[in-house]
Amino acid sequence: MLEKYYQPSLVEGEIYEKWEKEGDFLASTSSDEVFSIVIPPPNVTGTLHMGHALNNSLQDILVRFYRMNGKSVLWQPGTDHAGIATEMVVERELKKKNISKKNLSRDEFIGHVWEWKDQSGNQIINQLKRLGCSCDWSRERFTLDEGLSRAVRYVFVKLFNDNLIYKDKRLSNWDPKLKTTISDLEVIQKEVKGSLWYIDYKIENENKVITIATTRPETMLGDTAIAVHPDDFRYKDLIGKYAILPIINRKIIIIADDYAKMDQGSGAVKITPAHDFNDYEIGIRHGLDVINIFNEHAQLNENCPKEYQSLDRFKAREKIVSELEDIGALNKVEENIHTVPYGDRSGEIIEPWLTDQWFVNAKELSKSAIEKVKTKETKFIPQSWEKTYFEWMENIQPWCISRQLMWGHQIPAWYGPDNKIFVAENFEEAKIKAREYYKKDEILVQDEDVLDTWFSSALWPFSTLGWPDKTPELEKFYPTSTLVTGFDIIFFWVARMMMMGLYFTKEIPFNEVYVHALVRDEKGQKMSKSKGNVIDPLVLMDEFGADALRMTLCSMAAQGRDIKLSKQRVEGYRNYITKIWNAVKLCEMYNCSYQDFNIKSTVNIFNLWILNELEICREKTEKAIKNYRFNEAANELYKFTWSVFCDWYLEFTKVIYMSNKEIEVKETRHITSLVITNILIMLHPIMPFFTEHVWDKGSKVLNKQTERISQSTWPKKIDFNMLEGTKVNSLINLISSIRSTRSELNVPLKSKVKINYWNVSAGLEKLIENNKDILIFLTRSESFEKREFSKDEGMVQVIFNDGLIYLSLKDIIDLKQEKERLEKTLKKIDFEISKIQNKLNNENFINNAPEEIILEQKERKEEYQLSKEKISKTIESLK
RNA sequence: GGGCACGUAGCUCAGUGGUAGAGCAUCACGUUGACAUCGUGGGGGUUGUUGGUUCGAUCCCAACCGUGCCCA
Repeated sequence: MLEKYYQPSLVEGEIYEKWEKEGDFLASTSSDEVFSIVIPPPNVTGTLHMGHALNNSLQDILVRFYRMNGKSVLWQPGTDHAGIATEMVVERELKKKNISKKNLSRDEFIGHVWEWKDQSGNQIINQLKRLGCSCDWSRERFTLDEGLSRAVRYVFVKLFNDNLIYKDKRLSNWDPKLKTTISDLEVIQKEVKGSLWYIDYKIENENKVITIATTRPETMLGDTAIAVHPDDFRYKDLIGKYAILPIINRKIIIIADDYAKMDQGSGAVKITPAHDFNDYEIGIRHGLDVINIFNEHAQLNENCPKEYQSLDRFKAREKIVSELEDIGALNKVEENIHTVPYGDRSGEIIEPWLTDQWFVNAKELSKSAIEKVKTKETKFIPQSWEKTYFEWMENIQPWCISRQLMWGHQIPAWYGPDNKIFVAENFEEAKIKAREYYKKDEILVQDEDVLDTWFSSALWPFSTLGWPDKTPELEKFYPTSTLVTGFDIIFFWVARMMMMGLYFTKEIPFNEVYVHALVRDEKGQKMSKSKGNVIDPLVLMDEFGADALRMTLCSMAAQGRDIKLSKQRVEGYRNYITKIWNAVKLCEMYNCSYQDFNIKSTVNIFNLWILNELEICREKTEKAIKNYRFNEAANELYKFTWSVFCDWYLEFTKVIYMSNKEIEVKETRHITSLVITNILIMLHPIMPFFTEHVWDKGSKVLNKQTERISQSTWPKKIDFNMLEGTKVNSLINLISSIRSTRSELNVPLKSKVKINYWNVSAGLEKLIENNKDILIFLTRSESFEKREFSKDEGMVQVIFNDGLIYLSLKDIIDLKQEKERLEKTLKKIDFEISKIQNKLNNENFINNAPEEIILEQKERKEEYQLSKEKISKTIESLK
């Protein structure tokens, strides 16, 4: 027997352990049809947030669905090492113990990181298990595993040898807090309120000034030119002349470049090639000097006047502005809104800084990555995300891959005494190369930097399968079927996996990319810790169970729209679970079970009907999941179980069980068992824990073919003869109409009412006579007889088209009230009729609309006409 | 500034070239042997605005207004 309520917290852990122990999630190779997914590796420092919960719920639904459909399924799990994030976390931990990273050697620090990872790095994995994710954990990988690291080194060397990786001195985004470069994608542009300073630069040998406008006056120490627009008449004469930098009195040239916008500021703009990306380009165009004025802390360096050296960039700004003011070079200051780059990890203002870094020639790699999406070899779902992908790919910049960190894949490049670079997969090979070059052994020093974490993540779909070795797993599961991800990492990850996958395996890494929504709070705001509007999935799971959360996310995962999550929604699906729970309890009470039954022999119309409804639900659900229409799948199942199976079918069966028709009772027990079993199986991908629990506890009533539902097969099409089953819909209509009339007339539920029918079609009459008990039971009436209308009995007409249905309501109903009710209905009907009539009167409609539409409208009109006549007649009789 | 979404019931959202739906909320009635984490029934909509295509537009197209996101 089942308990009163389903209590997820008491059973989920145990169920998951069982699945793992039994090996239910191990990659199977039994079928030639394959379905494989690699998990977007969560950050090893991370904890489960709503985005993960959605992303992984959807993957789990797909994986469980295809597993139940007999495919060879692999869900490849793992985590990435998250260079910057992890290094920050561990640094913070060490600080608590009064250990400073500065005092540690590289090996010592990395030792601490591994220690930390072993202790708390698996938090997110355990949380994914709580969510029910059916990954093959025996294959769990980490981007710093030996195997994956080997892949990284191999890729680096190969790309270097193919001239697709190079070392270059160029501007990159420098994070002065973390003391490392970061890629363009890790920089967030924010609008801030600042000032626009207008500064007068004297023109050389003339008694004139040129006024430039800048948001960063401190960088003037590194100015090497002033740019004006070539068409700007105000400055035409000055082009080619020199201006004098105030304070340091250095000569800089005035150049013409259409980068200068005539209508912005003063139209003249200072050019600092070492500290601005646009200026850097201009510097190259015009052959300007590049003067670096910052050190790694973004303090002014030795290229600046003594009194400025070692001053922080913002302190320097204040000093410069005040000095300009003193010497009268500050023309004016305006308030100004402009964008400032911030590091997404550190939150620090990023400094474009000139350093030696390693770059990937992404432009070259992007070509086939674009091509494969253009030709739909890899499909985006929804398709509209292609645009985002193309937009970025087509404007792709060199990818800066070196990071000045310790945690990560150290760059496999060694330097000789003369700084000659030897790139090799390991030290031994580098030594061999160096020996060939120097003709003797020289001391080699490895590059201190590590690679961007995304560099290793980009290899994830194949490195996790054992590449560069030709493993059976790679053979079987690559290219993967689907990548499930949020749109925010299309650039970070999808694009880079495409590039690397195509270059190294000559194949697309995945056939489809399903891009799901972002989860927001109930007001539609992005969840963030600083806003304090984070809804913690773990808290929701504690309160309502993992399944309720999964069902909620699934039902809201409509394509192309963000999810606004509220607790109430989750509560609603918890109630849904309770509903099924109670349905199973009812089935237990009626001793439902399934043994040796031939479905084709089913005769009872309600049984035929529910089989048909089940079949419709199965088809729709299946199609929805295959098309990534998760919300439709969830809603079909919800509607079928609650509004069809529970609300109607189970109610019908109560009456069948009350009867003495032994054969039909038996049949009903079988069919009920079959349907509830199929419901559970179809719900299993979405609600794995609950369904598994019921599978175990409700064994008696179910048609179990496997010990665990996780191993069961998805329902097949059922072969039966539906024909008679359609009649049930008329009965439902009839019952609803009667209930509605009762309710509208405020007939108390307890008062047993006599129901009369007259002049109904022969088919309906037979149906009524055959199912009188059911009609009486479900309308809470006393009798259901064939009798003519009688005013004396206080008969009231039910709004129903096929024949006349009356309720005898003598002494219960006020006739005046009844007349008003009917008149109100009549008005509605008249309105509908006139609408349809207008349509039918329209010649253009008759001439152009398809025949079946015209016919449909005519039929509708006739139906309304019929109701109208009947109701009018009754109103007449009430006068 | 460029681009992409979105605007449907009080709220959150589905949906379709021909009768606009769900959940929650709300109102009325109800504890009848599965279920009050519930049941039955009701009310609630000029589908953002204005044009266009069409016999017919909530759906397709254009403009506008509003909201959000991405890129510069």
